[in-house]
Amino acid sequence: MGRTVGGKGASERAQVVPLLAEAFRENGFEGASLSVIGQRTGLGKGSLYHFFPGGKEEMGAAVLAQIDGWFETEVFAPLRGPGDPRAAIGAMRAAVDTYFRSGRRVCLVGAFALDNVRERFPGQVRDYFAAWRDALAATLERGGVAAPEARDAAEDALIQVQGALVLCRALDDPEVFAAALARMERRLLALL
Amino acid sequence: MGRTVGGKGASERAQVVPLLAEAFRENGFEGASLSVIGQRTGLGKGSLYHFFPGGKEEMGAAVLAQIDGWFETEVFAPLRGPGDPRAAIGAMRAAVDTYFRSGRRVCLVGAFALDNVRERFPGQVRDYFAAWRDALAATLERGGVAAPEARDAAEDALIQVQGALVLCRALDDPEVFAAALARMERRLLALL
DNA sequence: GTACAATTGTACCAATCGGTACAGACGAGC
DNA sequence: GCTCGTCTGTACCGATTGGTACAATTGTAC
Repeated sequence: MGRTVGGKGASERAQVVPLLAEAFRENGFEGASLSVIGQRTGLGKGSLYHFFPGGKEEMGAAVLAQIDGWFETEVFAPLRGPGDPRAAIGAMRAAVDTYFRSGRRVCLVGAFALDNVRERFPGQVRDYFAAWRDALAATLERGGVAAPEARDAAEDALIQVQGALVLCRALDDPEVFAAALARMERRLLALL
Repeated sequence: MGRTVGGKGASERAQVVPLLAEAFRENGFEGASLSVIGQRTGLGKGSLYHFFPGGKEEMGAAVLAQIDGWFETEVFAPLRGPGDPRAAIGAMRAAVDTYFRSGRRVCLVGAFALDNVRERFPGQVRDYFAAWRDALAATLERGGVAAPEARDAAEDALIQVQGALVLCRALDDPEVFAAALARMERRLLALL
């Protein structure tokens, strides 16, 4: 066991998860059948069920966990961390823009929230947004904003991101996402 | 033909569409199988395919058309119409709050936009949001706002609604939707 | 090179998918 | 009361679904 380097064994669980995420993003949870997952990941059912004995359910949970992990280290932690609030907000905006590929990529957690898939991963969906909101609120408080206002503004920022992703896709206009991110940053900075 | 009143014939196409909408809302397009549609509408496959020979595709299109029709008469037209802009915006906020049941109901068009189902109804999804945005922008222009700013503010308002629906469901907190609607109205009125 | 565990392809399963066919029940108009 | 078009339940279709079982392959440690 341990790290199997090179050869076919190169496909470790951790390397498969991002491919799974993309499959879910592009087809939804229900729409991502095992056959499309197989194509997208290049793995057969044998390997898939070897890495994820729990089937699609476990795949979905693993994807959500990976997304949450990425945001935790790349977005949430810097927000909480002891840096300049204004810089932290700028960094968040940049990270979000990169992650969502300027609106061309969908937020899987948001999509799960709208779908009834939410009921399968209630905790993970809720925690993702709650953690983001609280981290951003902490940044604002660090910048001198009162707690209730900070919380409200943080919620507003998340709404801006999620709504922009919806509208951006619906109108098929990347400009919408860029404008929304700019608006979000401007409003947050205006509080500091 | 014509209106068949009473009896089993009471189930006209128009009466079925809202039930279909609810089935799609609660399960997504792919998740709403013919069996759950049958349960939700109380109609068997025979009736379903009698009213919608095109199958699920036609059902989806009919639902989107009905939603668009409702918003056209209840929201878009009043926004365009010759009334007081401030009153029109207040009416829009009230209509939206009612329609989405204070956030407990999902926007099907938004859900379709995130899902890949969007590719099946590209025009209808796009037109719904474009019509809303343009109608709201017209209201603002009527109130003296310059065209580019009006368009931006209108987009911001739609983003607020869609984002709030996502976050409201994810956090399972109706308060989020109410706060977002209030914020939206306040920002729009501040421009007039 | 042999042994052993990690990995993988394939065959198979019952259940369900969306869709079709069609016979019969039903109502309204005469 | 007969007829005709509307409406509906049921049986059935091939395809695909998520999932299981298992034998074969693979890479590696010894």
